[in-house]
Amino acid sequence: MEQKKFYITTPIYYPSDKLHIGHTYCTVATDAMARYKRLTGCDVMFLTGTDEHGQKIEDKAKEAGVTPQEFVDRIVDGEGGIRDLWKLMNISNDRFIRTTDDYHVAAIQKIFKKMHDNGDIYKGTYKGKYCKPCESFWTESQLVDGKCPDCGREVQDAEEEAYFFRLSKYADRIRDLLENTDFLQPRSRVNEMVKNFIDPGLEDLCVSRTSFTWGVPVDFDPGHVVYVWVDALFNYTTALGFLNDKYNDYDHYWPADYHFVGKEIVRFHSIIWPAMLMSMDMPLPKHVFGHGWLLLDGGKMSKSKGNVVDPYILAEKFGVDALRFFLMRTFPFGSDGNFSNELLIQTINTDLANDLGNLVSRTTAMVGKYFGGTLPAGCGATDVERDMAATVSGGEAKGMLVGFDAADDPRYFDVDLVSKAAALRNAYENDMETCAPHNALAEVFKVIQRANKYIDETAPWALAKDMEANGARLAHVLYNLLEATRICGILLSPFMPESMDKLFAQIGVDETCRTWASAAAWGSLPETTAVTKGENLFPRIDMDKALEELEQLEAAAKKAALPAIEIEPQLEEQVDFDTFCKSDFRAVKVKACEAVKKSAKLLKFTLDDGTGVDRQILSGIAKWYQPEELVGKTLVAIVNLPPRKMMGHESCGMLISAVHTEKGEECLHLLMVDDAIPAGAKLC
RNA sequence: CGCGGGGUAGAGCAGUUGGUAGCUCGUCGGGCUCAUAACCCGGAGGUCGUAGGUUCAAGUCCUGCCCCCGCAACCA
Repeated sequence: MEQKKFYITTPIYYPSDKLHIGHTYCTVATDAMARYKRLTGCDVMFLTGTDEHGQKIEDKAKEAGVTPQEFVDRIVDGEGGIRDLWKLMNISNDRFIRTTDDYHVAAIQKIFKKMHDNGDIYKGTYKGKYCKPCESFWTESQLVDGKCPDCGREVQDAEEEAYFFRLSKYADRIRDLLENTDFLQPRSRVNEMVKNFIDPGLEDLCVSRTSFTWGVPVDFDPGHVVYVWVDALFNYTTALGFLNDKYNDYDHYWPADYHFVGKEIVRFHSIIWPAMLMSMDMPLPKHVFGHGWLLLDGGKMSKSKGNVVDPYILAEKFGVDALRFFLMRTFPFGSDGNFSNELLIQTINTDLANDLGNLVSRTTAMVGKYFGGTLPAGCGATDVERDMAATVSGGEAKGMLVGFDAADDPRYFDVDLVSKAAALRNAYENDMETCAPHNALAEVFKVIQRANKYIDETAPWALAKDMEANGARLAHVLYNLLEATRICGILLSPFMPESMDKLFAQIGVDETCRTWASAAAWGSLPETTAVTKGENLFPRIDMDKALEELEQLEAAAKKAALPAIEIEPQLEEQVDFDTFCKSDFRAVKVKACEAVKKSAKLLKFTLDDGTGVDRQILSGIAKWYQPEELVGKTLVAIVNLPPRKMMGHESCGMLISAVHTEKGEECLHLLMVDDAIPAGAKLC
């Protein structure tokens, strides 16, 4: 029988900044799915990578004073970079693509040419708004109050020559794909796409730019670089070897089974991507799944809000597997979820420590205590149990629990546990196949809870009081617990690979009974396997203490991330000499200085400006200076600004200060000059 | 009428194809002592935003209204 293949991808991430918990969420989900598919015996290809071109990277690199390539190299391959993060999170990707890889760049040029040759890419004019100082193009909708979103200045109409892709041509086919197939999941995303983008009419898409250079050059038209769409989306195929020699399993793995993407890029993956594939006459991916966002305090995580969550800190503090588990267990995969440290710790304590960890702990302890770590032969699954488990896991009706009555036959408990454990794999499989890992995990934990309850029901410690009479029964009870734990362990391994290895070692599960098949075969575990009580798999976490420590760590990380000293970038716009000369700067001496009542910021200065008449200036520098320390100082002020009222006082001019930012904190120094300079001396 | 998502116990959330409203935390009481002060059982607490409608039956379908939150060309 031919092995079923499964190709799954994450988005390629944009390395303009460090990745956060949201990226980790997506990648962990993809990893869990990939590991699950491998477990079931599929031939899996799991791809992730980085999308490294574009204006923003170019700008960031310039700001950092390095080349764009150096910039992305550092974020992708550098210490604490993206590859490191995935290594830390135990991501099992088979390949990692960077859009700056030679083979990808060459393939993109071929793809662009091909679409151009078949008439789907044509040359046109890109109309937009242009901000001259920023040298940036903006669309109407990007503008903030009609002005440049970067610098806030006026923009002008402008045109740029560009290539366009005939997206409009494929509108009908895309609509059909979205509405009449299960291509886009979850279903709720279909409406969003159709109503927002297809119904109003698809416009052709700008696919090249001339306003920046950091991209794949259009080889037949110098000056143009391929814009993100073609460059980034085709990574899913070039990484398999499409139009390049680096790899050659395009024919084997394409089309992809799943693209996992965040909901904000669903549009590109469900409309633009299939349209481009149609243009190239290539098969379409089978599914795009748009997962939800992790919200913080009910709002979006964003760098500007400063509320991003650092996966490094969490993984280090609580363990990689605990973090992976939490992400997949807590939030319904298709919708948004509220992230919080409290919830993380609570989930770890409840599910991992109290339920799973404790189950393993008490079971292994009893096998050790009562049987020296090895159960006697003959304690394993009975024929009845095997049959029943086989029936249940075969998907047949569950309720056929043979005639045991809880009241007079303890075997009732066995039957209940066995049937639930045996039925688990099917339920889990259904959930995983419908991309509902949160439900799959909930199913597993129902069985774990059932097992804990089974211990109470069977009371092994009571049985142990008379080993001669109850030894066999006790052994069977403990075997059942090991077996239930083993099955849960197998199904949890895609989510917590390392911890499950440890768990298997403790309950004596070797490679042969860690398989997918054995997860549905009750009684797979050898009866006399060696059980050892090891270290706690998942220690309980002290909530208050951990929260406090986290807060400190996060604060420290935040501070460390800030640049030591930051200065305002210099203006590129020039000022003509005459305009400059109109500014009248003078040396002034402080005769008196006092804080303005009811104002946190303002100081009121009485100044000698050499005219013989006192000048009053208000300045918002109370945060940095005590009024008395400034009396007698010689400062610099511009004196021909129009007077302005502040907090009821008139301010005639402005004192000049030097400002910069240190570790994110604003710093200010008044310009103080030599006291030998007389009041009123002009600065020029 | 721009589009979409949401309003379910004190808090945070689940609720597939309509059929006795669940989970975690908290709270109250009980049990057990194998175990990571963990585990098990039980109680209290919800007219499932609101007003109508379809139905033998609606949190679940339809309509109106009221709140909250995202999105509107590339932050998962």
